[in-house]
Parts: sequence; C-alpha cells; structure tokens
Amino acid sequence: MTTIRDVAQQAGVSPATVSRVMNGLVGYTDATRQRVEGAIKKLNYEPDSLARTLKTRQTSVIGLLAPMVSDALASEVMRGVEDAARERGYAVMLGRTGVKSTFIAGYLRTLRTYRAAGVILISAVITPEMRQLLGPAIPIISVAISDNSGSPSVAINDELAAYDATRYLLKLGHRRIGLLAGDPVSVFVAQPRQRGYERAMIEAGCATVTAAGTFFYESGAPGLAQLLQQDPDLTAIFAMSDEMGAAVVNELQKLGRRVPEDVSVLGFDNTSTSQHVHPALSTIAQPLEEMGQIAVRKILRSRDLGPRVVQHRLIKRGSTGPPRASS
Amino acid sequence: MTTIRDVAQQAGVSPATVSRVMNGLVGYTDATRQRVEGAIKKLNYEPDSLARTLKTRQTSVIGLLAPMVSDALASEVMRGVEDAARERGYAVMLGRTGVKSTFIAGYLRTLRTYRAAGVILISAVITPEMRQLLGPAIPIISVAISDNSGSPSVAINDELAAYDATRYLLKLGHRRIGLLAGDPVSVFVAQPRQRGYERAMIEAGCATVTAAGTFFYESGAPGLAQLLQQDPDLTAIFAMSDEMGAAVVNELQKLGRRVPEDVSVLGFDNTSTSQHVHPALSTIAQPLEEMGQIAVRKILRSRDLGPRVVQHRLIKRGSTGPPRASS
DNA sequence: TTGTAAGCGTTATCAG
DNA sequence: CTGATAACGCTTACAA
Repeated sequence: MTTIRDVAQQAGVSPATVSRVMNGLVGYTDATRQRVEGAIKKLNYEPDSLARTLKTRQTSVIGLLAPMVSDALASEVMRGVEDAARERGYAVMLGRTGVKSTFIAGYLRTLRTYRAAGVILISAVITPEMRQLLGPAIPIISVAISDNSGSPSVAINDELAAYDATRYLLKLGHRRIGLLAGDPVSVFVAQPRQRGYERAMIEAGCATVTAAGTFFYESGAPGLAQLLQQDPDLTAIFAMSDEMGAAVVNELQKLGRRVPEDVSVLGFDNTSTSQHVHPALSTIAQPLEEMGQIAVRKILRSRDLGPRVVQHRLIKRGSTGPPRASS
Repeated sequence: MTTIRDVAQQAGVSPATVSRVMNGLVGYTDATRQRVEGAIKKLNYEPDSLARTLKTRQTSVIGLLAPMVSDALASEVMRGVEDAARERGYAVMLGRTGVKSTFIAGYLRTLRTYRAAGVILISAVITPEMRQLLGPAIPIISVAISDNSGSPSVAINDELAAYDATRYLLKLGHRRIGLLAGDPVSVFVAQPRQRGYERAMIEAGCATVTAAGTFFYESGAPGLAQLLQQDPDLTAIFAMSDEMGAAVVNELQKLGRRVPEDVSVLGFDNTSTSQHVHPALSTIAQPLEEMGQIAVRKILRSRDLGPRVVQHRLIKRGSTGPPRASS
C-alpha cells in the first residue's frame, strides 16, 4: 500500500505538504504542487479514508436502512440515495429494517463507530431509541413516511394524496368507492390515507366502505372479497398499494368483472408492479428517486432538518374510467 | 465519545489490558476481566472500527455492487448478503452497476481505501480492470451469472436449467415451444439458456422458435408478437425472465388466448412478479437469497474461490398445463 | 513556503 | 499477568 510518506519522498517534500496539496489548502509554490501531483499520479496514490476519518472525524459514509420485503418502493429510493451520495463522495452502508430490533440497534452502533454523516430510514419511523443510539452528532431522517413528531423526513402528504385520488374517482362519476387499506399498524401511512379517502367521500355525500389489507399482493384478493361483501355494487376500488391494486385487478377478472368497464381500480406508489397487470394500474406516484436524493442533501446540510413535503402525482392508465351507469 | 482509555481508567487498568479482554486474548486474571467488562458495560463502550481497522488492517466491510434496475432479483440476493454479513459482524457497502464505468471504478477505489474484505457483484461479470483496481488483497465474486473464465462465482447452471424447463414443457406434450430470450448482450446468461432450450428441442425433434427481448416487462408484448408471427400455433412460451413471462400472460389474454388452456407460459427467476399475474407463472427458481449468503461465506474464506454451482428448481403454478390437442 | 511533531483510537511488542 | 510504548496513515498546530 502506498502512503502519504511514499509520495512525500518521491516528491522530495514532507508528508504535511502532500496533505496540503491534496486538500487544496494554501501554502506552497506552484512548483512543489506540480511535483507532488506528479508523484501522486506516478505512484497511483489514493489516500486512506480510514486514517483520514480517524483524524478529522469527518466521515464519508451514509447509513441506509431499508425494509427489504416489499421492495419496489425502497429500491427506487435507494437508487436516489446512492446517486446523490456518490456524487458527493459518500459511500452508502446498507442495513435492513423489519428484522429484530436488536439487529437494527447493532447496525446503528456500527454506523456510529464509522462516524456516519447521517442515517436514512426508508418506510419506518424514527424511534427515541434510535435517536439515542446514534448520539447527538449523527442526524437521522425518514423517507416515505411522516410521523407528526416534526422529525426530519421526506414524504408526500399522504392525507392529501388519498383525498385527491378519491376526488378523481368521484369526478369520473363513481359514488360507490371501496378503500382497500394497508396494514393498520402503519399508523403514519395507512391512517392519513384513510382520512383523506373519508374526507373526500363525506364531502361528496357518499358512504365509505373499507377493508384492511397488508400492502402486499396476497392481501388483495381477500380484501376485495370483504369489500364486495359489504357492497356488491362497488364501481371503484382504491388500493393503498400497487401490489394490492394489481391483485384486485387480477381477482376481478377472475370473478368475471371487467376493468375498468365494470369496476375501476386505483393503486398507490407507481412502482413497476403497476405496469405488470393488464390493464395497467392508474396510481398515485411518489417521486421516490427524488425523495432519496433530497434525503441525502438534507442530511449533509444538517441545518435544514425537519419535515419536507414533496408532491404526489396522479397517473392515469387503463384501470380507471367512468362507471357503467353514467357512461 | 468514550474510548478505550476511559474504560481503562474506569476499571483501573491500562488500555492494553482492556484490549486484551475485548479480543479474548490470554493474560489476565478473572478478577480484572470482570472489572473491565463491568466498565465496558457501565460506560456503554463500543470500540472504534476505524481505529481498529487502521491498526489491524482487518476490515469489516463487504462491498456489494448491484444493478438497481431489474430489481426483484438483486433485491433477494442483497437480502442474503446483508444477513450473512451482519451475522459475521460485517457491514455492507452498496454501489450500483449499470452506471458509467468510471463510477464503478471510483466505487472500487473507495472499497480499497476502506480495506474491504471483498466485493460481491450481482448479475455482472468481473472484468480484468475491476480485478486490477482492487489489487491482489481483495477478492471479488459474481452472483447469478457465471462466465466461463473460472472467476469466483455463485450461480445456477443456466444451460441445464433452461434444458430442464424445456423438457418439462415437452413432457407436458408441447411440441411448438417458443423461446423469448433475454438481452443477447448478456452473453453469460441469455446464451447458455438459449443453448439449453435448443438442446432439448433438438433432442425431441422439435423446431426452435426464438425472439430476443430485454429481460424487462416492456419487451414481453413485442417479443410475443415476433414469436407468433413465426408460428401462430405455438402452444407454449418459455420466457427468460418472470417479467417477460408476466407480460406474455397479460398480452395473450388481451389477444383472447387463455393461459394455460390455449398457451402455456413459463418464466424464470421466481421473483415476486411471477405471482403478480393470473394465472400465476410457473417458473425456474434460483435460490437467490442463499446465493447471497454463499457469496459472503466464500469471500470470507478466501481459499474456496472459484465457481460454485447451485441448484435451480422448477416451480409449477397455474400458467402451464398440457396443450389443447393432447388433453 | 515548508517541515516537525503530536495526536485520532486501536493493537502489538516488549519489558517488568 | 500487566503496563509502557510504538506504530497504523493521516491532518494540523506550531516552528522555522
């Protein structure tokens, strides 16, 4: 391994000078700079991040905790994080949530010993334990979920997004709209979305019909059954995830109902799954990749922490249309 | 930050002794061990990985390069890698392939300066440049792809898997089986699979019908069109990815052909996508998570490098059945 | 402008 | 069995 000393010797200067040149500090002649740069190039020298971090306490890693289960969403966010981090010279260290909390504690400790610049948490809320484990120096931010504690976060306004989605179906002429909710445990995603749906329905004078799912594909079919049991004449289903939406589309066709002629289906997230059914799912898009980038920027500018709301977008595809009666 | 000195002071011993206790070396009485352990616990001390690595040159990070595009596959592998790494006290550093090669060069340099224990490459081949960039000390291994260079790898036997898949369709009674291939650029995945298909078809005295796709969903419909143009009476389609398989199922139904009554469809990979269509895709499973774990183990036991073949498995679901004529 | 020297938090060698 | 002490590769006062 070639060290700063080797370079210094090669260039006929002291290690300190080499360091100065590398870090663009002042205090050397142009001639020595050139000699040093020549030596660096010649020896193909690369400074040791570890030693540097040990000394300066300035780190170059960002921690990323993702739930590697329902992945399409996390995957998009990760792409944004990875891009933004690399651009700025940061490395990304990966961990999984959705595992035992002792694991995530261990992971946070590792990040602390690596003096991470910050931690990004996908689809999970920041707990006081996490905050405490990281210590005051390391910021943590959540993505795609916003508790109302004022913790740093990047997320859409879930309540408003669901409200807009429901309004869209109402405007198409639907009155009997069922909601296939996500895991009710997920207080900060499923609940605001449900509130948004209810608000729109109530404003329009329509009755609400809801069933609880898990966000996963498997819960789509039983959820649909529950909804149809409550109201067999539903003309639209709003699912809180594309996976459930896709399952609903498939299941409806199995039951002999056409989409969207008999029943419209609307998904959520605009993950690739939404394109994997026919007709393709209309859905609410979150700017996931951008959210990952924003999270990195916020972490690195540690002042602007606090919640950041990004815009959702309605994407119209083949799975929604006006209801039978009004067409 | 609490250091080894703080612990030493608290326990009334020297830093050296604390280090000995932590690392389970010999040379201290039971009494001092207990005092040290007490101090560690009391101060909630965590040794600094950076300083430790700087000194010992033994690292605790593993690099992971994944193509974050056609993600379901990579995601499963990543889960296995992450699990196995964590179990052994290693952190995972994430990078993306499929970006500019200068980026991946930079990424490998970063890994070298972090003294990574090794690098795992998903769905990509190890180039001589990569090997050179990492230097002789850091092993690199590819997962889910096997060039024939003898480089370290963990993969199924793609030729055999495709052969078995085709044999399965033949045994069901199909004779007109179309192959929807992946990106032909992917020499070490698409090509062996195509050879396996051709071998089985030729052995059975059947004509081969192939079209080239991209592995992605979008290429499914045009690929199917190409196949049907060559032989409108195909009774089975073997797609080299679940995504293309799913697209074929959806497209067939759009064309008014029933699956599997009119046409059987077989996918590849057993990713979640295979369950997102109705009927669910029969497919060839790769033990992706296990492959990730094996990769970590191989990296950490740097002797058993070299290609490792794991078993594929045929998974029968609703998308395949006997052809019309023979039923 | 440049070099010397003292650390950053560990571990390893060598005395005691 | 234990404690000084010297590295690991880098940065940064402080001197020159």
